[in-house]
Amino acid sequence: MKKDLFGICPYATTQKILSGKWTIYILYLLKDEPIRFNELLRRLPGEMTHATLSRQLKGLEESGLIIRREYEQVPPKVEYSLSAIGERFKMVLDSLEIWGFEYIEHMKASEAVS
Amino acid sequence: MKKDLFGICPYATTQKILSGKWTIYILYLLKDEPIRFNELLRRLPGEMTHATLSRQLKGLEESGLIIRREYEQVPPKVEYSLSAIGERFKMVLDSLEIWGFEYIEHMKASEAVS
DNA sequence: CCGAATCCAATTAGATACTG
DNA sequence: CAGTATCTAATTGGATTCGG
Repeated sequence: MKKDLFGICPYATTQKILSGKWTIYILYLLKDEPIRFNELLRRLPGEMTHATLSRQLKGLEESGLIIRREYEQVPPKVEYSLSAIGERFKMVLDSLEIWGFEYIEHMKASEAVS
Repeated sequence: MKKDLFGICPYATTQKILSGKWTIYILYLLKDEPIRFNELLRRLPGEMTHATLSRQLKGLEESGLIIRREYEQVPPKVEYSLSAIGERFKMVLDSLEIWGFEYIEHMKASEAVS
């Protein structure tokens, strides 16, 4: 197993990285500023729990897209931010956003017909 | 349930559409030309079966990104191609490809250090 | 050739309780 | 505040078989 295209094909590699259910949304939230754990949780749709968020953040960190910075404080403070390669991912986010809006408009238009 | 952001937020919407394991790769393959079912299967990594491909294609078709065209022949011939909104998705694929290559290089460089 | 149906295995998310 | 651990439920993929 794992005679994978990961690390070879850019499409397969990216698909793998984005495989979580909230990954794109998380990256979008971190686009402009570092955000703390609980603040991320608040900004995400209400459905997800902190256990899920924790896992996804860990995955993105292992993929190298985000950086976890822990402040030595009581109470604890942890900030997540984009890494260098994560910053570069913004170009994908931008085109994704443009297309996403187009898609939504397109779908509404189709529904209106039916 | 399903007080979803699908159809509202471009990121959540796109994440949902791309949720399959091979979706991005399939869209990439269809980027330039219509391709028949078995030809798609051949071009995809050997791991996947035709049942899986069939499901993913159906999903992408239901999402409106691709079009299934069936020729009235014996033996059957079915071609898949990008729809109008699927064509527009190429801009995402392009940035994804660029970033994917950067990411792969970046990872190799990191490994080399360790 | 294309694909639906079924079954099973693997993965992932959600809920909850617990910790420093 | 920011997690981990554990369990369960849901989703998805892979393998196989069957059908027009």
